Amino acid sequence: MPELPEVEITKEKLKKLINKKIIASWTDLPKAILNLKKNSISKDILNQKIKDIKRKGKAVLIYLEKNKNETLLAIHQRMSGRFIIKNKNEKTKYVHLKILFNDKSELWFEDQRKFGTIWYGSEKDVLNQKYFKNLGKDAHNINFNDFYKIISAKNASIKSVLLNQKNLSGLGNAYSDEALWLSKIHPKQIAKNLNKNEIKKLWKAIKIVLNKGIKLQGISMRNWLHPDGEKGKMQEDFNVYQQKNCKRCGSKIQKIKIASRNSNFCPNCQKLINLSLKSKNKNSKE
DNA sequence: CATTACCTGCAA
DNA sequence: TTGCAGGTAATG
Repeated sequence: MPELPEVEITKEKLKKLINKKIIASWTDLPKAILNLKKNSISKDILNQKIKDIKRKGKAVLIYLEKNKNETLLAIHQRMSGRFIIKNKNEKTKYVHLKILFNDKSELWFEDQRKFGTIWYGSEKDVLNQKYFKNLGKDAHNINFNDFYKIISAKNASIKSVLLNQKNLSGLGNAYSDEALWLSKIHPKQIAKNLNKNEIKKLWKAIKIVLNKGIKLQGISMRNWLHPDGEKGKMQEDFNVYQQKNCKRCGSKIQKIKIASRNSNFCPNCQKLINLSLKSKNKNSKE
């Protein structure tokens, strides 16, 4: 479920694990782990220390080190994954990976639907995996020129362009809907038909929405919580995603399927622009 | 490009 | 009982 802000929060909270040494590990889903090393993972990560935690796209990167030999454990939470730093109050349902540390703390990976992906190997081998290799620029950091080049070249609905991680990485269904609402762009608008001004509004809206998500500590819907069990508040502040009425004009929010995902938009604020009219206007202005 | 499959629980 | 869920890879 998590999108960029949720993964960003997760990464920050997992940083408290840095310098801990792994003394044991357990999994009941060995097939879910793509091991790029010859040794078994449990043997290989034994006695390694957590050196650093990073984020790439929607994946968390856990850098490990032993005797200057560095490896990378990368985990993508997909739809139902969640990290848990062991805590007596946490329910223990659906835990599929446990890592035990020298100070008796534990990191667990929970995943009800088992869509999560785990990669392990050298940094180079992991980052050469298709997901990482194909990942577009980070939605939180991309500059306007790069964003403009990508969007204006795509002959597809803007919503599907935003969801495709190869174009830019980090946006998912909820934040895409929020960004399109903020920039008043219809999700079915063909990306290459947007003018520069509209693309600029969208670019700014993406930054605003992602920053808001991070500030509110992410979306905690269903079972998703921070690794320490805390909740995000972004779900209380949606303007269009899963809303009944538009927070701007009060119109009834419409739901349509795009790229087999539900798109929420305001039919009054986010109008599909007629292309012939649009090109006429564009010409008359220039 | 848009659908479908992956997997499971939960709400309608 | 059906359809839906914040994601991605594989398939027409």
